[in-house]
Amino acid sequence: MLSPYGLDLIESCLTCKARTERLFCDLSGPALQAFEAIKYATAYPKGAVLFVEGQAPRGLFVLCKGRVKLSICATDGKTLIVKIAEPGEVLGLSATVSGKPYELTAETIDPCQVNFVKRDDFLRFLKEHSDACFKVAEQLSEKYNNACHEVRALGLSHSAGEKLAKLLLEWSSRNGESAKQEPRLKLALTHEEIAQMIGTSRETVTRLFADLKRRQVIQSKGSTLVIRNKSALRLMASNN
Amino acid sequence: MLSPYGLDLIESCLTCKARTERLFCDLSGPALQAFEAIKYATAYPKGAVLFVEGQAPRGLFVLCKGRVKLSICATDGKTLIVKIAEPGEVLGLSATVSGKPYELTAETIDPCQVNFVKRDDFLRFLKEHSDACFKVAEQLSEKYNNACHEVRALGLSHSAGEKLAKLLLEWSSRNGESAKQEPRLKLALTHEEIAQMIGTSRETVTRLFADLKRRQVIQSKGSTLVIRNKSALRLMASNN
DNA sequence: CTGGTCTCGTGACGCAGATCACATGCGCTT
DNA sequence: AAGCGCATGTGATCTGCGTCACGAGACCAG
Repeated sequence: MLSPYGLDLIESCLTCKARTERLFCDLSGPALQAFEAIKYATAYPKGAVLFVEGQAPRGLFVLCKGRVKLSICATDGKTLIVKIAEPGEVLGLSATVSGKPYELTAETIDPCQVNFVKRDDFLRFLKEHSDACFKVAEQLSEKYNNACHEVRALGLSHSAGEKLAKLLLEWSSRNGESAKQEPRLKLALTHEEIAQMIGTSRETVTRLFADLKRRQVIQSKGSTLVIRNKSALRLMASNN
Repeated sequence: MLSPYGLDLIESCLTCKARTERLFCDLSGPALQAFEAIKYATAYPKGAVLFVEGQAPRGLFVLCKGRVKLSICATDGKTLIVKIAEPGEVLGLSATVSGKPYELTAETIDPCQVNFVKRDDFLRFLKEHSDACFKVAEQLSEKYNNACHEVRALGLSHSAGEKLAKLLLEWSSRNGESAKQEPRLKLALTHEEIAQMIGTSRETVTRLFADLKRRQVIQSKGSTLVIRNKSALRLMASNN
């Protein structure tokens, strides 16, 4: 088949190998069939906008491949990146359920494969499949949980350094291996974007990184970042 | 009947007059019956703690009367008030659904009547009543929405003045009448608490209020606050 | 009336970090 | 090679506001 944007498309949810490990996608047989019937498999290039903050909800987007940047922005153009969504996540779910405008803006940062479901179709689907409805509730709880963490990080931090340390720890716990002593992670974001994630300025991020390198807490080769001293980071994150 | 803490208790959900106007409580007949059977009507004095951030979820709390302060707190004791919950709200819902620890701490600030439902009972209830399950999803969307607003207010504001203006506008739009020119609102919170709501210090709040009064934007008599110049507030809130 | 606790009001000081303004380096294309 | 665009370093300056310190008014108990 065709591979737009260099993607190796997952053709059907029914045969998707990753399905069972993805919270939302792991539906019961009948629900899965019904979902398959109402979803539209789509592909986007890097930099595409799935939806914009404030738009009326057209429906939801299940991310199958690639990463999506979720952000909110102020009238003056200042942007806060809330999260980088990974495959398996459902985007625009809350707006689709409540009917209120999308709270965030979603923009692809890789070529992405996405399953789109129209709002009407999805609501009907929920009425008919109560097990899916429960999955939605779980998924929303998850999102709410994330938002609470975001609030805590933003609202209760004393310094930019603290927020950066928290971010690095979160990244390392997500894709850093638990056993390995020195987690290394691919840094696919620019200083500017990191700044937008922790609500500070680009220069501050640059200075903080320089400081961390000088103090041997981290080390970077190209776009790979190695955390040499995790406990130092933890100290920075917990305290002031 | 007895009236602990001076409360005029609502005896049963089946006869509750306020039920239909409360999003979550407005259940279908069978669901309502089932809910009635698993809930425990309880009452708390002012200052009681319903649950604490980090606790494993025992269940959820439907607030029938009184107000509850929802907050998160840092290890150093600094706290951020996320919201003052009003009657009709469901507290601890997300934790109860997901099984993860409570994200917030809930403390009554009035004498309160509360319906408590044990987690196991509630999950069973959800499996059997898919309409209630959908209501839960709606409720969670609502909460997520609120959290997003909180994130925006905290993360995208340039100054403490901006955040205070946003807070006052939100309050006036909530219980200020739409038609009346000069919304007045009961200020039941101390400067300290307001500071904790916008993530700043008490002194700053005091100074900001002094400033607003000097500039005739607001006016206060006792605990009543009158907004004289809403557009000035909006300017402060939108800009920098 | 007196002493304790709580909230509010205000001055003084210091610092984290936003902002501005460049310099540098790295990878493109043409 | 040369030139352009983007990400990164780094210094200088300026300011919002956190923190400390203290005084005053309100309320309650004894």
